[in-house]
Amino acid sequence: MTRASVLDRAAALGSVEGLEVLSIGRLADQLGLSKSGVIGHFGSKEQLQLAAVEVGIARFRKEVWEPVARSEPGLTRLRLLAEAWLSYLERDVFPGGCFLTAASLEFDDRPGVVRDAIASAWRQWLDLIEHDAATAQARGELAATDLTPSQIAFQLHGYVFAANWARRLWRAPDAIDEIRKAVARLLAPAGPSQGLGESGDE
Amino acid sequence: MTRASVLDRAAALGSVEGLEVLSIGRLADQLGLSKSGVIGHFGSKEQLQLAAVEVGIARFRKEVWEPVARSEPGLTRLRLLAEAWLSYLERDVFPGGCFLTAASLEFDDRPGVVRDAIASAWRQWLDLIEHDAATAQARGELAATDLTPSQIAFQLHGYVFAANWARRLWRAPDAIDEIRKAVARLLAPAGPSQGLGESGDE
DNA sequence: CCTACCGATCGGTAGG
DNA sequence: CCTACCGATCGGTAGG
Repeated sequence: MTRASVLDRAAALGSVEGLEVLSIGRLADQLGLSKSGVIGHFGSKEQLQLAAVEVGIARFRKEVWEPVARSEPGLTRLRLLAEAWLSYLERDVFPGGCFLTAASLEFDDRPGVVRDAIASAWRQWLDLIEHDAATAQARGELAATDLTPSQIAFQLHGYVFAANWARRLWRAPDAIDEIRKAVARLLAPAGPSQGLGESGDE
Repeated sequence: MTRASVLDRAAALGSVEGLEVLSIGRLADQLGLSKSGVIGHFGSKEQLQLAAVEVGIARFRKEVWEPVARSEPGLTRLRLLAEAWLSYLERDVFPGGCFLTAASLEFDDRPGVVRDAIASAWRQWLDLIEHDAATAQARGELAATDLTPSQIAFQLHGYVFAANWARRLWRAPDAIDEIRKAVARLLAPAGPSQGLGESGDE
Protein backbone atom coordinates (compact mmCIF):
# COMPACT_ATOMS: atom_id res chain seq x y z
CA MET A 1 0.00 0.00 0.00
CA THR A 2 1.41 3.32 -1.08
CA ARG A 3 0.02 5.28 1.83
CA ALA A 4 1.78 3.05 4.34
CA SER A 5 5.11 3.26 2.53
CA VAL A 6 4.83 7.05 2.40
CA LEU A 7 4.27 7.15 6.15
CA ASP A 8 7.10 4.75 6.92
CA ARG A 9 9.47 6.93 4.97
CA ALA A 10 8.06 10.12 6.48
CA ALA A 11 8.56 8.80 10.03
CA ALA A 12 12.10 7.65 9.23
CA LEU A 13 13.03 10.97 7.64
CA GLY A 14 11.20 12.83 10.39
CA SER A 15 13.38 11.18 13.03
CA VAL A 16 16.50 12.33 11.20
CA GLU A 17 15.78 15.80 9.85
CA GLY A 18 12.48 16.76 11.45
CA LEU A 19 8.89 16.70 10.25
CA GLU A 20 8.85 20.36 9.29
CA VAL A 21 12.05 20.45 7.24
CA LEU A 22 10.96 17.30 5.42
CA SER A 23 9.35 18.33 2.13
CA ILE A 24 6.75 16.64 0.00
CA GLY A 25 8.98 16.90 -3.07
CA ARG A 26 11.94 15.10 -1.51
CA LEU A 27 9.67 12.49 0.00
CA ALA A 28 8.23 11.89 -3.48
CA ASP A 29 11.69 11.62 -5.05
CA GLN A 30 12.84 9.04 -2.53
CA LEU A 31 9.75 6.93 -3.12
CA GLY A 32 9.78 7.30 -6.91
CA LEU A 33 6.42 9.08 -6.87
CA SER A 34 5.14 12.47 -7.95
CA LYS A 35 4.38 15.12 -5.37
CA SER A 36 0.66 14.77 -5.96
CA GLY A 37 1.01 11.03 -5.51
CA VAL A 38 2.32 11.71 -2.02
CA ILE A 39 0.13 14.56 -0.85
CA GLY A 40 -3.04 13.19 -2.45
CA HIS A 41 -3.36 10.63 0.33
CA PHE A 42 -3.39 13.27 3.03
CA GLY A 43 -4.60 16.59 1.65
CA SER A 44 -2.05 18.74 3.44
CA LYS A 45 1.41 18.55 4.90
CA GLU A 46 -0.01 18.89 8.40
CA GLN A 47 -2.28 15.87 7.89
CA LEU A 48 0.71 13.93 6.58
CA GLN A 49 2.69 14.89 9.68
CA LEU A 50 -0.20 13.85 11.90
CA ALA A 51 -0.46 10.48 10.15
CA ALA A 52 3.30 9.98 10.48
CA VAL A 53 3.08 10.68 14.21
CA GLU A 54 0.29 8.11 14.52
CA VAL A 55 2.50 5.59 12.74
CA GLY A 56 5.30 6.47 15.15
CA ILE A 57 3.01 5.90 18.12
CA ALA A 58 1.89 2.53 16.75
CA ARG A 59 5.49 1.54 16.17
CA PHE A 60 6.51 2.51 19.70
CA ARG A 61 3.60 0.55 21.11
CA LYS A 62 4.55 -2.50 19.06
CA GLU A 63 8.26 -2.38 19.89
CA VAL A 64 8.12 -1.32 23.53
CA TRP A 65 4.74 -1.95 25.08
CA GLU A 66 3.39 -5.08 23.40
CA PRO A 67 6.36 -7.33 24.29
CA VAL A 68 5.83 -6.61 28.01
CA ALA A 69 2.10 -5.91 28.23
CA ARG A 70 1.19 -9.41 29.42
CA SER A 71 3.81 -9.70 32.11
CA GLU A 72 3.12 -9.23 35.81
CA PRO A 73 1.99 -5.67 36.61
CA GLY A 74 4.16 -3.93 39.20
CA LEU A 75 7.91 -4.04 39.51
CA THR A 76 8.33 -6.99 37.14
CA ARG A 77 6.66 -5.22 34.26
CA LEU A 78 8.23 -1.90 35.16
CA ARG A 79 11.71 -3.32 34.82
CA LEU A 80 10.89 -5.19 31.61
CA LEU A 81 9.31 -2.08 30.17
CA ALA A 82 12.38 0.02 30.89
CA GLU A 83 14.60 -2.56 29.24
CA ALA A 84 12.29 -2.80 26.20
CA TRP A 85 12.43 0.98 25.90
CA LEU A 86 16.23 1.04 25.98
CA SER A 87 16.41 -1.89 23.59
CA TYR A 88 14.16 -0.01 21.15
CA LEU A 89 16.75 2.78 21.14
CA GLU A 90 19.66 0.39 20.90
CA ARG A 91 18.17 -1.38 17.88
CA ASP A 92 17.79 1.97 16.05
CA VAL A 93 14.18 1.30 15.13
CA PHE A 94 14.16 4.78 13.61
CA PRO A 95 17.35 5.96 11.89
CA GLY A 96 17.45 9.27 13.80
CA GLY A 97 16.67 7.93 17.28
CA CYS A 98 13.28 7.98 18.95
CA PHE A 99 10.96 9.64 16.44
CA LEU A 100 8.43 10.77 19.04
CA THR A 101 11.14 12.35 21.15
CA ALA A 102 12.48 14.34 18.21
CA ALA A 103 8.95 15.29 17.18
CA SER A 104 8.01 16.36 20.71
CA LEU A 105 10.87 18.84 20.86
CA GLU A 106 10.20 20.04 17.34
CA PHE A 107 6.49 20.70 17.92
CA ASP A 108 6.46 21.78 21.54
CA ASP A 109 6.12 25.43 20.53
CA ARG A 110 4.05 24.82 17.39
CA PRO A 111 0.34 24.63 18.28
CA GLY A 112 -1.89 22.33 16.28
CA VAL A 113 -3.12 18.78 15.88
CA VAL A 114 0.39 17.35 15.51
CA ARG A 115 1.53 18.81 18.79
CA ASP A 116 -1.66 17.69 20.52
CA ALA A 117 -1.21 14.09 19.31
CA ILE A 118 2.40 13.99 20.49
CA ALA A 119 1.67 15.54 23.89
CA SER A 120 -1.22 13.18 24.50
CA ALA A 121 0.73 10.06 23.51
CA TRP A 122 3.55 10.97 25.90
CA ARG A 123 1.05 11.73 28.67
CA GLN A 124 -0.47 8.26 28.24
CA TRP A 125 2.91 6.58 28.30
CA LEU A 126 4.05 8.36 31.45
CA ASP A 127 0.70 7.56 33.10
CA LEU A 128 1.17 3.92 32.27
CA ILE A 129 4.62 3.83 33.86
CA GLU A 130 3.29 5.70 36.87
CA HIS A 131 0.55 3.13 37.29
CA ASP A 132 2.97 0.21 37.40
CA ALA A 133 5.17 2.16 39.80
CA ALA A 134 2.18 2.68 42.11
CA THR A 135 1.37 -1.04 41.94
CA ALA A 136 4.98 -1.92 42.72
CA GLN A 137 5.00 0.39 45.73
CA ALA A 138 1.64 -0.83 47.01
CA ARG A 139 3.06 -4.34 46.97
CA GLY A 140 6.22 -3.24 48.73
CA GLU A 141 8.36 -4.38 45.80
CA LEU A 142 10.36 -1.18 45.39
CA ALA A 143 13.32 -0.09 47.49
CA ALA A 144 12.52 3.54 46.64
CA THR A 145 9.78 4.45 49.09
CA ASP A 146 10.68 8.14 49.25
CA LEU A 147 9.58 8.82 45.67
CA THR A 148 6.02 9.14 44.39
CA PRO A 149 4.97 7.02 41.38
CA SER A 150 4.90 10.19 39.32
CA GLN A 151 8.48 11.01 40.29
CA ILE A 152 9.62 7.50 39.44
CA ALA A 153 8.01 7.72 36.01
CA PHE A 154 9.45 11.17 35.38
CA GLN A 155 12.97 10.20 36.45
CA LEU A 156 12.87 7.03 34.38
CA HIS A 157 11.90 9.10 31.39
CA GLY A 158 14.75 11.50 32.06
CA TYR A 159 17.22 8.62 32.03
CA VAL A 160 15.96 7.18 28.76
CA PHE A 161 15.87 10.63 27.27
CA ALA A 162 19.50 11.24 28.19
CA ALA A 163 20.51 7.91 26.67
CA ASN A 164 18.79 8.68 23.37
CA TRP A 165 20.29 12.16 23.32
CA ALA A 166 23.89 11.15 24.03
CA ARG A 167 23.67 8.29 21.55
CA ARG A 168 22.64 10.68 18.79
CA LEU A 169 24.74 13.73 19.60
CA TRP A 170 27.99 12.02 20.47
CA ARG A 171 27.50 8.72 18.67
CA ALA A 172 28.12 7.20 22.10
CA PRO A 173 26.94 3.59 21.88
CA ASP A 174 27.66 2.99 25.58
CA ALA A 175 25.23 5.70 26.68
CA ILE A 176 22.51 3.08 26.87
CA ASP A 177 24.54 0.78 29.11
CA GLU A 178 25.29 3.71 31.40
CA ILE A 179 21.58 4.36 31.70
CA ARG A 180 20.84 0.70 32.37
CA LYS A 181 22.74 1.13 35.61
CA ALA A 182 20.76 4.23 36.54
CA VAL A 183 17.52 2.39 35.83
CA ALA A 184 18.58 -0.61 37.91
CA ARG A 185 19.31 1.76 40.80
CA LEU A 186 15.99 3.61 40.48
CA LEU A 187 13.98 0.40 40.19
CA ALA A 188 15.94 -1.61 42.77
CA PRO A 189 13.77 -4.19 44.54
CA ALA A 190 13.03 -3.83 48.24
CA GLY A 191 14.97 -6.15 50.51
CA PRO A 192 17.61 -6.33 53.21
CA SER A 193 20.40 -5.53 50.73
CA GLN A 194 18.44 -2.54 49.31
CA GLY A 195 19.34 -3.89 45.87
CA LEU A 196 22.65 -2.02 45.98
CA GLY A 197 26.00 -3.65 45.52
CA GLU A 198 24.54 -6.02 42.98
CA SER A 199 25.41 -6.11 39.31
CA GLY A 200 22.21 -4.46 38.22
CA ASP A 201 21.63 -6.99 35.43
CA GLU A 202 18.66 -9.31 35.36
CA MET B 1 25.34 46.69 17.04
CA THR B 2 23.25 45.14 14.33
CA ARG B 3 25.12 41.88 14.26
CA ALA B 4 24.45 41.26 17.95
CA SER B 5 20.74 42.05 17.62
CA VAL B 6 20.47 39.68 14.66
CA LEU B 7 22.04 36.90 16.73
CA ASP B 8 19.86 37.55 19.77
CA ARG B 9 16.80 37.26 17.62
CA ALA B 10 18.15 34.21 15.80
CA ALA B 11 18.82 32.40 19.09
CA ALA B 12 15.39 33.30 20.44
CA LEU B 13 13.63 32.17 17.27
CA GLY B 14 15.88 29.14 17.06
CA SER B 15 14.77 28.01 20.51
CA VAL B 16 11.15 28.19 19.40
CA GLU B 17 11.00 26.99 15.81
CA GLY B 18 14.46 25.60 15.16
CA LEU B 19 17.55 26.99 13.47
CA GLU B 20 16.87 25.28 10.17
CA VAL B 21 13.23 26.32 9.73
CA LEU B 22 14.16 29.89 10.64
CA SER B 23 14.63 31.84 7.40
CA ILE B 24 16.73 34.87 6.63
CA GLY B 25 13.72 36.66 5.20
CA ARG B 26 11.57 36.31 8.31
CA LEU B 27 14.48 37.23 10.53
CA ALA B 28 14.97 40.39 8.45
CA ASP B 29 11.25 41.26 8.65
CA GLN B 30 11.22 40.95 12.42
CA LEU B 31 14.25 43.19 12.75
CA GLY B 32 13.12 45.74 10.17
CA LEU B 33 16.09 44.96 7.95
CA SER B 34 16.57 43.71 4.42
CA LYS B 35 17.67 40.14 3.82
CA SER B 36 21.10 41.27 2.67
CA GLY B 37 21.39 43.37 5.81
CA VAL B 38 21.01 40.18 7.80
CA ILE B 39 23.06 37.71 5.81
CA GLY B 40 25.81 40.19 4.96
CA HIS B 41 27.23 39.87 8.46
CA PHE B 42 27.67 36.13 8.14
CA GLY B 43 28.00 35.11 4.49
CA SER B 44 25.78 32.06 4.71
CA LYS B 45 22.94 30.66 6.73
CA GLU B 46 25.23 28.03 8.21
CA GLN B 47 27.62 30.70 9.51
CA LEU B 48 24.67 32.57 10.98
CA GLN B 49 23.53 29.38 12.72
CA LEU B 50 27.03 28.80 14.06
CA ALA B 51 27.23 32.36 15.40
CA ALA B 52 23.80 31.97 17.02
CA VAL B 53 24.97 28.77 18.72
CA GLU B 54 28.02 30.60 20.03
CA VAL B 55 25.75 33.30 21.43
CA GLY B 56 23.65 30.58 23.04
CA ILE B 57 26.73 29.05 24.65
CA ALA B 58 27.85 32.44 25.98
CA ARG B 59 24.38 33.05 27.37
CA PHE B 60 24.26 29.67 29.09
CA ARG B 61 27.67 30.30 30.60
CA LYS B 62 26.60 33.71 31.86
CA GLU B 63 23.29 32.55 33.30
CA VAL B 64 24.29 29.17 34.73
CA TRP B 65 28.01 28.87 35.19
CA GLU B 66 29.22 32.35 36.12
CA PRO B 67 26.94 32.80 39.14
CA VAL B 68 28.38 29.65 40.75
CA ALA B 69 31.91 29.48 39.33
CA ARG B 70 33.54 31.04 42.39
CA SER B 71 31.84 28.92 45.00
CA GLU B 72 33.48 25.97 46.73
CA PRO B 73 34.30 23.14 44.24
CA GLY B 74 32.75 19.79 45.16
CA LEU B 75 29.26 19.19 46.48
CA THR B 76 28.60 22.84 47.32
CA ARG B 77 29.15 24.02 43.78
CA LEU B 78 27.48 20.94 42.32
CA ARG B 79 24.25 21.69 44.14
CA LEU B 80 24.39 25.41 43.32
CA LEU B 81 25.10 24.62 39.70
CA ALA B 82 22.10 22.30 39.44
CA GLU B 83 19.87 24.95 40.95
CA ALA B 84 21.26 27.65 38.62
CA TRP B 85 20.54 25.36 35.68
CA LEU B 86 16.94 24.78 36.74
CA SER B 87 16.48 28.46 37.49
CA TYR B 88 17.71 29.30 33.98
CA LEU B 89 14.89 27.12 32.62
CA GLU B 90 12.35 28.53 35.06
CA ARG B 91 13.15 32.11 34.10
CA ASP B 92 12.58 31.29 30.39
CA VAL B 93 15.85 32.89 29.34
CA PHE B 94 15.01 31.71 25.81
CA PRO B 95 11.33 31.78 24.78
CA GLY B 96 11.37 28.18 23.51
CA GLY B 97 13.23 26.59 26.42
CA CYS B 98 16.91 25.75 26.47
CA PHE B 99 18.21 26.82 23.07
CA LEU B 100 21.21 24.47 23.12
CA THR B 101 19.00 21.52 24.00
CA ALA B 102 16.66 22.20 21.10
CA ALA B 103 19.61 22.79 18.79
CA SER B 104 21.35 19.59 19.91
CA LEU B 105 18.35 17.49 18.95
CA GLU B 106 17.86 19.37 15.71
CA PHE B 107 21.46 18.97 14.55
CA ASP B 108 22.36 15.58 15.98
CA ASP B 109 21.93 13.96 12.55
CA ARG B 110 23.12 16.96 10.51
CA PRO B 111 26.92 16.87 10.15
CA GLY B 112 28.78 20.16 10.01
CA VAL B 113 30.29 22.97 12.03
CA VAL B 114 27.04 23.74 13.84
CA ARG B 115 26.65 20.21 15.11
CA ASP B 116 30.32 20.08 16.11
CA ALA B 117 30.03 23.29 18.13
CA ILE B 118 26.93 22.03 19.95
CA ALA B 119 28.37 18.59 20.69
CA SER B 120 31.60 20.06 21.99
CA ALA B 121 29.87 22.61 24.25
CA TRP B 122 27.73 19.90 25.81
CA ARG B 123 30.77 17.66 26.27
CA GLN B 124 32.55 20.45 28.14
CA TRP B 125 29.55 21.11 30.35
CA LEU B 126 29.14 17.45 31.29
CA ASP B 127 32.88 17.18 31.97
CA LEU B 128 32.67 20.15 34.27
CA ILE B 129 29.84 18.59 36.27
CA GLU B 130 31.69 15.30 36.36
CA HIS B 131 34.75 17.03 37.76
CA ASP B 132 32.84 18.56 40.66
CA ALA B 133 31.16 15.22 41.32
CA ALA B 134 34.58 13.56 41.51
CA THR B 135 35.79 16.23 43.93
CA ALA B 136 32.69 15.78 46.06
CA GLN B 137 33.20 12.02 46.20
CA ALA B 138 36.90 12.31 46.96
CA ARG B 139 35.99 14.48 49.93
CA GLY B 140 33.33 12.06 51.08
CA GLU B 141 30.62 14.68 50.70
CA LEU B 142 28.20 12.64 48.64
CA ALA B 143 25.82 9.98 49.95
CA ALA B 144 25.90 8.32 46.51
CA THR B 145 29.07 6.23 46.60
CA ASP B 146 27.78 3.57 44.20
CA LEU B 147 27.76 5.93 41.20
CA THR B 148 30.74 7.12 39.20
CA PRO B 149 31.18 10.88 38.63
CA SER B 150 30.27 10.32 34.99
CA GLN B 151 27.03 8.61 35.99
CA ILE B 152 26.16 11.40 38.38
CA ALA B 153 26.70 14.00 35.66
CA PHE B 154 24.72 12.01 33.13
CA GLN B 155 21.79 11.40 35.49
CA LEU B 156 21.71 15.05 36.52
CA HIS B 157 21.55 16.01 32.90
CA GLY B 158 18.71 13.56 32.32
CA TYR B 159 16.71 15.17 35.11
CA VAL B 160 17.18 18.70 33.84
CA PHE B 161 16.41 17.53 30.33
CA ALA B 162 13.14 15.98 31.46
CA ALA B 163 12.18 19.18 33.27
CA ASN B 164 12.81 21.33 30.20
CA TRP B 165 10.92 18.88 28.01
CA ALA B 166 7.82 18.55 30.19
CA ARG B 167 7.70 22.31 30.72
CA ARG B 168 7.61 22.89 26.98
CA LEU B 169 5.45 20.01 25.80
CA TRP B 170 2.80 20.09 28.51
CA ARG B 171 3.20 23.67 29.70
CA ALA B 172 3.76 22.06 33.09
CA PRO B 173 5.28 24.75 35.30
CA ASP B 174 5.70 22.33 38.21
CA ALA B 175 7.99 20.04 36.21
CA ILE B 176 10.97 21.97 37.52
CA ASP B 177 9.94 21.58 41.15
CA GLU B 178 9.49 17.85 40.61
CA ILE B 179 13.02 17.67 39.28
CA ARG B 180 14.37 19.70 42.18
CA LYS B 181 13.41 16.75 44.39
CA ALA B 182 15.17 14.29 42.11
CA VAL B 183 18.28 16.44 42.13
CA ALA B 184 18.23 16.75 45.93
CA ARG B 185 18.05 12.97 46.15
CA LEU B 186 20.87 12.39 43.66
CA LEU B 187 23.11 14.98 45.30
CA ALA B 188 22.21 14.16 48.90
CA PRO B 189 25.09 14.83 51.29
CA ALA B 190 26.77 11.95 53.10
CA GLY B 191 25.84 11.56 56.74
CA PRO B 192 24.09 9.34 59.26
CA SER B 193 20.66 10.25 57.90
CA GLN B 194 21.78 9.54 54.29
CA GLY B 195 20.08 12.81 53.40
CA LEU B 196 16.74 11.02 53.04
CA GLY B 197 13.62 11.89 54.95
CA GLU B 198 14.46 15.58 54.74
CA SER B 199 12.48 18.15 52.83
CA GLY B 200 14.98 18.39 50.02
CA ASP B 201 14.95 22.19 50.05
CA GLU B 202 18.03 24.24 50.87
C1' DC C 1 23.14 48.76 5.19
C1' DC C 2 19.75 49.14 0.57
C1' DT C 3 17.06 47.56 -4.01
C1' DA C 4 16.64 44.39 -7.41
C1' DC C 5 17.28 40.23 -8.95
C1' DC C 6 18.86 34.95 -9.74
C1' DG C 7 17.46 29.87 -10.05
C1' DA C 8 15.52 26.47 -7.05
C1' DT C 9 12.15 24.73 -4.30
C1' DC C 10 8.16 25.15 -1.34
C1' DG C 11 2.92 23.46 -0.43
C1' DG C 12 -0.83 22.80 -2.99
C1' DT C 13 -4.32 22.49 -7.08
C1' DA C 14 -6.50 21.52 -11.76
C1' DG C 15 -7.59 18.22 -14.69
C1' DG C 16 -7.20 13.84 -16.11
C1' DC D 1 -1.58 7.71 -9.41
C1' DC D 2 0.31 11.32 -13.46
C1' DT D 3 1.76 16.12 -15.82
C1' DA D 4 1.59 20.80 -15.67
C1' DC D 5 1.10 24.56 -13.34
C1' DC D 6 0.10 28.41 -9.45
C1' DG D 7 2.00 32.19 -6.25
C1' DA D 8 5.13 32.45 -2.48
C1' DT D 9 9.34 31.97 -0.48
C1' DC D 10 13.91 30.05 -0.12
C1' DG D 11 19.36 31.15 0.22
C1' DG D 12 22.27 33.97 -1.89
C1' DT D 13 24.46 37.65 -5.15
C1' DA D 14 25.33 42.07 -7.89
C1' DG D 15 25.95 46.56 -7.53
C1' DG D 16 25.77 50.45 -5.04
